[in-house]
Amino acid sequence: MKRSSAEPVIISPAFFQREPLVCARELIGAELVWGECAGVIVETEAYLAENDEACHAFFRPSVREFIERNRGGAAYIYLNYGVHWMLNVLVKGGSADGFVLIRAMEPTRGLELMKQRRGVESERQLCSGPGKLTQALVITKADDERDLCSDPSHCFRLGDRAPVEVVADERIGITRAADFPWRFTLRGSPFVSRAVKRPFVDS
DNA sequence: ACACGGATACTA
DNA sequence: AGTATCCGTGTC
Repeated sequence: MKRSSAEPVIISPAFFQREPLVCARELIGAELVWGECAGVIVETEAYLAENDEACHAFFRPSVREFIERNRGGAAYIYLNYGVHWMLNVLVKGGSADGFVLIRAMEPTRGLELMKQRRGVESERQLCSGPGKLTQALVITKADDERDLCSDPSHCFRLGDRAPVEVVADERIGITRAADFPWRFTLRGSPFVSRAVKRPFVDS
């Protein structure tokens, strides 16, 4: 994707009509805007709708139906361990459908608001995990199926900065297909949920 | 190390 | 209805 424009531009549906792994990698360094708050995405994971046992679509008919009725760029949100909301983006229309789980970001705007919601002062603890991120941004089931490509206050944006260095690693916390290196992090970022274990590739 | 806690999809 | 499972966080 081009990053040549002078000002940050909302990521369009075409971005999410490619392979989930490409989308997950290219969202690293992108900005996530949510109301008054925003941050730079530093950690994502890719999940494939087919042949990926860690993806909800593998076992849940309701998620396969979600994929059917939504376009790429729609938010898929679910409750994990009965405690935390998880923010995913639907990727659809390329060679394979799937999701990108947004796992962590470096906060840039609305810091005080996020500190209040999280109940912590440390900036690196505000959004350094998928559950922390949704708590800081107040993302809930009410945002499920939200179109993240049309509303300027709930979207992803790409700036014109130089390409970032991305490290791939194994996905976190899953029991099946756990060895796929489909977790992507911004190299050296202190805002990730966990340190990288086995760096797989760089870009 | 462990408690916390709800949606989803099975079984019957 | 009951049961197994689940992409986490905070505190012990």
